[in-house]
Amino acid sequence: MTTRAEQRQRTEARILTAARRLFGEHGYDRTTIRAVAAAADSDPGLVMRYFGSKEKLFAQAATIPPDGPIEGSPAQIAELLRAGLTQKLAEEPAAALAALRAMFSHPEAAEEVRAAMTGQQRQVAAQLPGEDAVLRSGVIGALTLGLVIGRHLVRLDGLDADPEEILAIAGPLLTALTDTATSAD
Amino acid sequence: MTTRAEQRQRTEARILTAARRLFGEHGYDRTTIRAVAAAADSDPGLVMRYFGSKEKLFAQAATIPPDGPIEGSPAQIAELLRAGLTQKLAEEPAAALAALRAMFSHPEAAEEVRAAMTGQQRQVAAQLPGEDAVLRSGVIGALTLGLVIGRHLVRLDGLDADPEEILAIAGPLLTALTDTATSAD
DNA sequence: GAGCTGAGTCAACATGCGTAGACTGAACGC
DNA sequence: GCGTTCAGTCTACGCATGTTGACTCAGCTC
Repeated sequence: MTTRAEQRQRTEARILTAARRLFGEHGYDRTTIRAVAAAADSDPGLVMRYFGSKEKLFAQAATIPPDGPIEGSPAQIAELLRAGLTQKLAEEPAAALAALRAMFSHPEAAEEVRAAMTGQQRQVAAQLPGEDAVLRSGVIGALTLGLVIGRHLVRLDGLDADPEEILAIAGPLLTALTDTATSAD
Repeated sequence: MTTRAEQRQRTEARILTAARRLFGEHGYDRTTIRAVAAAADSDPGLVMRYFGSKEKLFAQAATIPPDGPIEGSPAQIAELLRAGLTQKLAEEPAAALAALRAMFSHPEAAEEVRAAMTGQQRQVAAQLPGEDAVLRSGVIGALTLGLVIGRHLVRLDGLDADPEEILAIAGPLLTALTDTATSAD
């Protein structure tokens, strides 16, 4: 016996999970409401009734959970960045992957990702010394983006290694980027 | 007075240029044959007659010109990588951007990019010393990918700087990645 | 100059999509 | 128990898309 509320919650969750997976695998345009409904053992009409529109379904499925605050000395910041990167490499954050894959063809998704990234970058840039802090935080963002995309989306050669192995190579780069050891300031 | 061959070549080129731009701006699915034809001051039917299908048009528009061979000592390799990166940051390689943007929703485009990237990575990995050469070349690829995407496609904070400024930060990272100074080998 | 070829235009097609609305039956409140 | 609500299903609409084929007319071959 299942109450109506339970049932509702269950199928809504099933739809959301299916949506995240399909958006993450095929992007926004190639993911159809019909396909999501089928994958969730449900019905297109129901998806519409629960989420309003494909756009709103995507917005709910691809909302990127914010990382914790990043603050402290450059060394501490580097450590936090390494921890965040390890996590992003180890798991497959379905919502983030959906947003990432969609961002290149779907402006709304691009905004979601840009907001999530620049939020972090600004925090980092504000606490790094040196005139080129913004540029440095940009390169940090690019490196992170490249690694996550390269591992989860493009599956670049060599990036299928254990996260710790990748961090053994990429970690020192983050340290180098947070340390002020380059040009005059 | 224009000969038929000239005319043909001219509109074909116009279509290809428009296609590259639109594919690069909006991705594969959101670029319509009709839009390409309109941008090229031409006609959808003509586009079909000249290129056969949207798929073939894309294949011609998004073929990535190969970089030169990469070989030499680690230091020389780093130098070649820096030169390649500078170029990729300075210009906006329309064909490559089209392939890059499309690759996240279009498997054929993904193959094109992966082929172009792993080709280079293999060259690099084969000439770097150390057991983790493949992983290192993967991180090099990720960094390059992240910077190009971050600058041209996502427009990350800070990456709108002059290419030389970016290379002042990212160049040393490439050197670090080609030098064997990490774990035992 | 006659006949042919191919560049360019236009209208139509089949398909797949997001979405809307009617319908059914079981859980719910009283 | 009875009327209401709401999860779930099915059908259909309107639209945009890739693609096709017929048509026109200027350049080409002989």
